[in-house]
Amino acid sequence: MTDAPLILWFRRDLRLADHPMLTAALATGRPLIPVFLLDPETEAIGAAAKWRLGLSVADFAARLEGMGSRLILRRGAAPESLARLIAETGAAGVMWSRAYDPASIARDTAVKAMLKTAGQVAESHPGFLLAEPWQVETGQGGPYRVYTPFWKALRQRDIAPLLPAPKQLPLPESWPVSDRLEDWQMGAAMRRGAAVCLPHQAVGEAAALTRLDAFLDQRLARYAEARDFPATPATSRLSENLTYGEIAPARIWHAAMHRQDAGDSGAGKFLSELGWRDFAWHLIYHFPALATENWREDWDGFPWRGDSADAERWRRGLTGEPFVDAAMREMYVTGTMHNRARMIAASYLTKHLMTDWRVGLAWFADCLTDWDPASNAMGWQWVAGSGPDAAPYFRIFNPATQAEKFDPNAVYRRRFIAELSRTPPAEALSYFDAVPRAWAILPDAAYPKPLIALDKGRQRALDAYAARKA
DNA sequence: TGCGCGTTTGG
DNA sequence: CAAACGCGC
Repeated sequence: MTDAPLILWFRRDLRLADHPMLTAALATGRPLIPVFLLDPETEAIGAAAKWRLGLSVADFAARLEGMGSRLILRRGAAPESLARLIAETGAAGVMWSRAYDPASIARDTAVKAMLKTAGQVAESHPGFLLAEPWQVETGQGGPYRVYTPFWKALRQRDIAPLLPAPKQLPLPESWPVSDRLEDWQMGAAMRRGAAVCLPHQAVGEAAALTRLDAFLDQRLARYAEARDFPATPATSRLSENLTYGEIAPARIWHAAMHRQDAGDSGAGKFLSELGWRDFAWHLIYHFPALATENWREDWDGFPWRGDSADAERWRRGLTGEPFVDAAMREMYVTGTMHNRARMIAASYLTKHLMTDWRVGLAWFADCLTDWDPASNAMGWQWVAGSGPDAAPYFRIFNPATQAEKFDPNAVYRRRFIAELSRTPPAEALSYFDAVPRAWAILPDAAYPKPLIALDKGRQRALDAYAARKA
């Protein structure tokens, strides 16, 4: 008689290498049943992220099948789905990699309690972050609220070593039935043409590792000076792969460290940007309200505007402010947005249009294929001025000045705004294929007039802050 | 990762 | 006297 199998519950860890849970599972010697659940918590993510997750699940399933294993798909709440799988397979229990957002923590806590009550294996493992959020502490023993000291503490830690990808997994005597991924319709909520977005995705572990190597070889040396120019391919684009766990941050860490030791000048800056991702998760783990409430209470009295016709123009990339519109259209066409452009687009919405940062956050959640709830909550509150370690209220980006500085030849603006060129590039034209029909946006329409003069919008936001109710 | 103002600097 | 620098909101 063979050992009872283990269920490997994959979530945001869709890779084989550098995978602590998988390594621990293999060490048990038990047969392994890889599972992916489409549970309500996963169903709740934004349209683009859900579509992109479907691509990742398909890639990972094919990878497992190539090894002679499988990825079993089930839909429904996690506790019930896992209990049913255990009953069907006689499994000894479940292992998974930790998640750190409030909804996942609540779900996983309930699953762990259920399994332990039943005397089952219930093991959670690290791997999504460089350090567990509770492992990085200030001298006084609490969580960090400011990045620089957090970073100093993080970089002194030993980051988890690399782990080999298994060549094969021990197979169960029989497989439980699986849903078909196509039946899940993971792209159903995409209101735009996924076909436009697809060529801009690099899906799966192999693509992620290729992307990392290409970045280190071709871009790292110039990263520090080139990363702020959105027309330049200077960034790693690995946020997309990190979101789904197609690559471990520890692998990126060690690879960049190796380059730093070899004297590569951009490595330090890049490592620090990777550190920001951990910091965001550190913050949201210790302060879950960061995703929904103003971190700094002095912003509670600010007369934020809710959703509006102006906000809708912002979403559509029709504000008449070219840097902002290019940014919003880039997100529509590619599923991502350059970091500099995110700051400009977010600043314009929250300051010049005085719109509540949660309105912008919700749209990014729906449109980004690299959607990360922690980085976005931190980033939006930073721009709005309401966040930890935030920009002071008077630091309001001027999109025209920023464009002169970071897009001096208008290459980025022209790349995504067809109205600005006689012969627009393909990306600019594909925006019109990407947007919903209902928007009725045509390439031959005139480029819109600005929603508000930049100096006027800036002054309005400053006055509103000064006059806010205490 | 602002902006406007006054001061300093270097030709 | 233009451009760089420093300061406070």
